[in-house]
Amino acid sequence: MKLKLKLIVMRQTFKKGEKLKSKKLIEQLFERGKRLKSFPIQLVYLEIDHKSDFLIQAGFSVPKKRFKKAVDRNRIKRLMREAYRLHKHKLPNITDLDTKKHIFMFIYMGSQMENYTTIEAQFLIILKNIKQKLVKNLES
RNA sequence: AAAGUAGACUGCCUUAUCGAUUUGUUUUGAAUUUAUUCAAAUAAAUAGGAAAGUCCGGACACCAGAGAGUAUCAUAGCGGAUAACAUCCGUCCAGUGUAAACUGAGGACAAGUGCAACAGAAAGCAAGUACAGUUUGGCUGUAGUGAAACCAGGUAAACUCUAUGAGGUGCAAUGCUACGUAUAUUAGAAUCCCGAAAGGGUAAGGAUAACUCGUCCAAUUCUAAGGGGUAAGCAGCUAAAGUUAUACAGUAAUGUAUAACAUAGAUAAAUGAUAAGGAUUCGCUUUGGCGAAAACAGAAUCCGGCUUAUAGUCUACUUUUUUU
RNA sequence: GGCGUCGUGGCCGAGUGGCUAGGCCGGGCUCUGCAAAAGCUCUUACAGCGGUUCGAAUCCGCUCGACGCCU
Repeated sequence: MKLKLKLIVMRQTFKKGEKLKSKKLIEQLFERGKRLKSFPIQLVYLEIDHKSDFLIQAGFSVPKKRFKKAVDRNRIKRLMREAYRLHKHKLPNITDLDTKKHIFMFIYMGSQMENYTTIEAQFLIILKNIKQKLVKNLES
């Protein structure tokens, strides 16, 4: 079971089950979740037990106040999802986390469209930071 | 060539790698509830002309308390098209423009009511200035104010009248499954008045968006407070007034017949990312190239329109100027 | 996705088709030795574009913006 899960994580996929969908979980995330910033992206994360087979469920959000047009919101969400998909293997895996489950929500804070390379760069910083924090928590 | 008017069409393409959703296939793997779920492999499909605004019109679904009249709202030359329309086509009239063309809620003020700032004698129940003509009174004409003036005046995107149409709510409709002690529970209001009673009187309570009638309800209805669970799955959900071509009917919108085509179904939201090449446009240029850019914009039950945003190409026509 | 309400100076807020009230804020003046208070005065508006009308904040369309409801 553990081996299989690891294999899935190592592949660069992002399927339905890995997506954060439950309204209840999202509500809890925003109530109790901790925040981590690297402009223009903010990560809200929370350690919680959920029903999915994946260790981490992730969602992506763009505020309607900053981007009025649906086209722009869709594009940013797609870019963020792509960055997550390609680089999530840098996140802590099963051996590090000891099967503690987390939920993530990435929020785009900027008010301007950015291209893929800048978004990817900020994503890498965030992923590095979150990994350090999670590992630290586990040790302490 | 410049300026303009009308109409039609297109809305970047190819390859590679890594993905997403849906559907199908597999002596594939795992789990068990033993025919389902999850995973893997593989094949196919995957955003628009406006998907937008939600402004009109329908389809479809539910409400059998949804019936009748009034009120309300919408439309408004005439004729046609259509499932239907405030849309479209033809045509008359009026207005704008040199013209091609465009715009028009374009019935009725000889039913009634209202309104008209300023100016003006006077904008409705009366009053009457100046000059001229003529036949004294009077009558007729002109002047001045104003958008409109002794006139059967003007105004209906003023009330209104006439004709026609409209029951209400919208896929978060609605049905099924799962969970749940669940028309739960508590509080308030209504179910009339007179009389001891028999009975008599009034036409009352609540619901039906407003009013009247009608209908329905009788321990029921309404209002407020308030506990728990899920915020889940399936159906509705995409083949339909469908698109294209040809022929015929018609001035046309459109209709009929035949043939071909299979063409999105997500649910914190699939339709994407990267690289290379090509085509297009723009700028620079030593005419070899180099650099930059993809306009407006993202399906959410589905159709027919309208409106708004917007890159480019082509065709026809009008006016002006120049050349032959 | 669907349904509905609203838009008047910097802020609040009246307004029958006929010059857009009033208050607060701000500037200036008077008063005062200087201020406050009081008084006088000035500046800045009908969300935008069309239509009806002699004339629209008002009537009718379209567009833009803000807000609310549904399960």
